[in-house]
Amino acid sequence: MIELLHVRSFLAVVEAGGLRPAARRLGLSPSSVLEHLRGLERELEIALLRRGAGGFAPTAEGARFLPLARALLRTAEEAGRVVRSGALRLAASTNIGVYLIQDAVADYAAGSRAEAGGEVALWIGGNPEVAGRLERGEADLAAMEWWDGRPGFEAALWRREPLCLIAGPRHRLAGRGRVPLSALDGEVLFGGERGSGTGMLLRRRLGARADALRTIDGLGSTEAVKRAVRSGRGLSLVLRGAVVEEAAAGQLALLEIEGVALDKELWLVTPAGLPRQAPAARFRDFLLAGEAARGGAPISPAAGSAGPAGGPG
Amino acid sequence: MIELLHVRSFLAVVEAGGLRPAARRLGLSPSSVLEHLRGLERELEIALLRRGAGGFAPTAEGARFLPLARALLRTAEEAGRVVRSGALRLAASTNIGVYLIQDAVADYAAGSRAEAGGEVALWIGGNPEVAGRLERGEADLAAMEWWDGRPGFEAALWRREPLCLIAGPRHRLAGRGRVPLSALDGEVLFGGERGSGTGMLLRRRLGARADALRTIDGLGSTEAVKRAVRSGRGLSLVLRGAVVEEAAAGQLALLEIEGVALDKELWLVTPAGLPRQAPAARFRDFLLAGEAARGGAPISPAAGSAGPAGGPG
DNA sequence: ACACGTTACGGCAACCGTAAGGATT
DNA sequence: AATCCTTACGGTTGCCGTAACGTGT
Repeated sequence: MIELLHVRSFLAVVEAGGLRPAARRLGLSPSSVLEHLRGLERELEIALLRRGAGGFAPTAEGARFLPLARALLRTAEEAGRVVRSGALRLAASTNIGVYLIQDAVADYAAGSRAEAGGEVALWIGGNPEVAGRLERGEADLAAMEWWDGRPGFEAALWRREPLCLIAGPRHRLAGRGRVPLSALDGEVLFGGERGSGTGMLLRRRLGARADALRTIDGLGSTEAVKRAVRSGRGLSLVLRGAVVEEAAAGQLALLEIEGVALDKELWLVTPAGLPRQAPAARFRDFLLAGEAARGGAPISPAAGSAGPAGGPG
Repeated sequence: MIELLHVRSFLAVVEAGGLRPAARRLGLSPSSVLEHLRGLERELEIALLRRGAGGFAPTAEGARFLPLARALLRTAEEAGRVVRSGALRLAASTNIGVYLIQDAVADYAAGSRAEAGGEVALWIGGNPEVAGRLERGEADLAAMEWWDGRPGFEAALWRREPLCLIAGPRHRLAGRGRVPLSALDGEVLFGGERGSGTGMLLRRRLGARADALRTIDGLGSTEAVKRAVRSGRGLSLVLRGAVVEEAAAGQLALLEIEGVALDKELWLVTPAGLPRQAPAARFRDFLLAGEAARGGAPISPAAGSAGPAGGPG
């Protein structure tokens, strides 16, 4: 097992360019630092530094280890800070963060104003980036559009958010409200954000019939999709919560497909083994309870590391 | 300084639910594991575990530390593997990775086939994600559209890639070739990928005149922008290398703006302190030399952690 | 003379296991 | 009785500084 003490000495030697200046900087003796270097090289079973005239220089292997060493120390140092700071770090997938979760965050902050730990720091990004934040310990709780069930985490079904088929106000299907699946043949369908999984969902629910649609991906954001649809160039499938305002204003027409229930499962993911009183667990339970009270989706705890199968589509 | 040995014991206790099973799993005695826990809590100056009947449970602080602990051990374990594996891990910002760097990678791999370490693993993503990979030691070399000069890394100017104003083949400006800046007033301009920095560059070069343009952001990918421009709905500013094929095929018209030189600086970034013979340094020098031979941009070494100021626009 | 890397040596704390104590189920 | 956490004790190892040696500038 590598020791962070050794790593720190290695880094100091590389950056200071020598044993003695590194020792000065660390407040240690040169012999101790040398011992650390030896220990690290013995542990990794590889030479990290080349002894040259008047100093050290990293070998090719040492150079490759360098950013990893920095990352280790940075994480270790951050640990001390993170453990103490009480704010809940919430990471949300773009659509959720923009359209769905902000009210809940405000409600929670208002409701727990008296208690400690009511602050919530919201970070919004793509679903893969959210997963990365969670895995690196940069977020305590994640609200996501899909979760791949990687070990060490617990996923709970938050809600099933309906997907709406949207059309421009002058589209030929705009006034129909409810249309048969066959009415979509040959229509252009704009895909959602990369990694949002809408395409995968569509294929799973519509089966072979989905092939009759001309899907266009790569538009990036939901806002870009909405703009494209408003201009009449095609249809799209988006979370209902993302278009309620445009629908009310008559800028977008909402359609249902007969006999096909399309909704997207949204997940709340936390590290496994949380105690009940942990801020992340409390906010998660607050969200789940709020959804249950709203008469929403049936709640399955999805304990363990069980989660929905499949990745982004 | 935290010790990874302690972290490993903490994690084992949480996951195994108790001292003895954790000790069994680690091949240690319970007293040793207990000593590790005490050491960790003393180091962090905070209680991580609550002693309950028949086992341990993490406190709120311990729960927050959990994913960080996993990240630490994962990185440490990965270090051993990464240091040994010889493949060069190259991360490239989307446009560079898709349009500009693939030929160079192929040339390098072909040229150094006889030597060891000629393999290059290319990862493509947004500029912020590329920076993250570099910083976490998940890439040895990054080719980027902007670099914020964070410490511990060296940025070298690779080339100045010209930006082209593109229009659809039936756009009113399509045949003009070279237009005055005033001809663009009131035109719709599609922005590039989020974080690509094109918007920032535009504002810096055009100054107040840029405000006369109606810029639309959020289209996501360059491919989406190209499609929008081809349909005649507006103009855009993209790397010339990204549209050479469409220009040759007559699907897009290339325009120049009189008196305004727009080009984007592309950077090669590595961890600071690389030895000359490190794979990352060798491939970087290969790219720089190739650009110099092509009579390209003047090369400034940009030593130290100096880099272009400013972030994404 | 100066700074560097390296080695030798001794004090001290930490690691580790064995064994036993006390509490809970 | 079984299992748990905890403590006490001793062998061994690693950390650390002081001091000295050899080398290159």
